[in-house]
Amino acid sequence: MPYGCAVTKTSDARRLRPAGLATRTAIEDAARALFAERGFDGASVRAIAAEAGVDPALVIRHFGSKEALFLRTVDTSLGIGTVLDGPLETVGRRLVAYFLDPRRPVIRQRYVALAQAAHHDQVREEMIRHTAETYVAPLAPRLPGPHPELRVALAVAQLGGLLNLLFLQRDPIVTAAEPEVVIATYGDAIQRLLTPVPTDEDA
Amino acid sequence: MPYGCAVTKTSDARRLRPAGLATRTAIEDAARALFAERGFDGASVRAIAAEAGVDPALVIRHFGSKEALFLRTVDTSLGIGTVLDGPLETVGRRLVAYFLDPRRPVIRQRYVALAQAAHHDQVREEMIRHTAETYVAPLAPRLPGPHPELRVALAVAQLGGLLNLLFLQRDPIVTAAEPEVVIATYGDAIQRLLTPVPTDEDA
DNA sequence: GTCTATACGCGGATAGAC
DNA sequence: GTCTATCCGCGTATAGAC
Repeated sequence: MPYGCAVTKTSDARRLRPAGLATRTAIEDAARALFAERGFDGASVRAIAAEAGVDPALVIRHFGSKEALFLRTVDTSLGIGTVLDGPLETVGRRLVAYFLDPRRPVIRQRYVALAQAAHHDQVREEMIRHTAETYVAPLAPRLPGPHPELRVALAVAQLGGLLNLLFLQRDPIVTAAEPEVVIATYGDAIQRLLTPVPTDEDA
Repeated sequence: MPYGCAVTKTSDARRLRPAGLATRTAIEDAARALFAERGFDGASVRAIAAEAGVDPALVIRHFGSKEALFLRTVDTSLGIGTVLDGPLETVGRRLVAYFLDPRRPVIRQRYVALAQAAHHDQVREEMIRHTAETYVAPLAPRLPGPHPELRVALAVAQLGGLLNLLFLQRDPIVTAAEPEVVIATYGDAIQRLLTPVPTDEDA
């Protein structure tokens, strides 16, 4: 909690009552932590309020709804960063490698929280918007061949399928596999959507 | 999975009070209908009980939990049938075509219900088991190359990614696309996981 | 304006009387 | 076996104290 109001151990900040606008940031910090830790369904409004040291009604009063609080606190982007900037021919493997990197546990947490909240309309629309903005817009103009937007959207869908199996379903076969094999195999399948193999028998 | 108990169509069974063991089947029929219609979260135990014409407490008393009722009534298989039996070289496109077939709206309903219930451990394990039994077991022995089980599991993940984007996220780009294009493009990407080199070595 | 207290209507699940 | 009554937790709303 970097936004402490001149208090020593911020972890025990739930005891004192922060005044003024500091409660907003206290709620936001607690929401960020609990959404990441327990997911959307697992983090109740009451638990967030308790962690922030405020009344549960304040959470709704300040943010309108749990869904709005989620959208305001949790970064819907998964921090893809500069992965798409490199050469187009290897972007498939780089994408998979990015999400499989064990030094990025936040990605796993965010994905689980997002997937759990996806049945709320505003969150769903935000994910669609994010896909269009982060992946389709920068990548589609660089793609050769027909239907570039569709193919980027399908590549994102394919990427989501892997995250789903790994982080939500936790399939033992894929979980136990060596990451390099998954990166090469699955990355090349994604690559096929973006830069189809230059054989001439595609119709 | 739907083991019929020699009962006719009990759609109007909500009016009369079934006695004895008939209540079980009434609850099961109502659960099947409502889970398909509204999904796991949308179909409450109280609504299922009302549809079946019984007390809500009976539902839990007979089946133990909502999750157990779901597992007993909803067919966790998506009815893949004989799609995997054909030639290995085109199974990718056939899989996508099967799930995109507009004459199969039940598939869409079942997938939505399953995905919504996937955060329950027993449902999650059932999905893992189903993947292993329905896809990995029959397909992996037929695959050339290394890591056949992993590659089938990844293909299932990829398929799930498409269903997710289509049925849950309802991405406008993919939804608006022509089905034949999606079948060919995405099917070939799946195919790459199963038979890696498309032109060179034929089985 | 900010916060507290209380409460409504939902959800799944349980105990115990008929 | 069936139902009545109830419990606890959820998201949310509101009246009113500071």
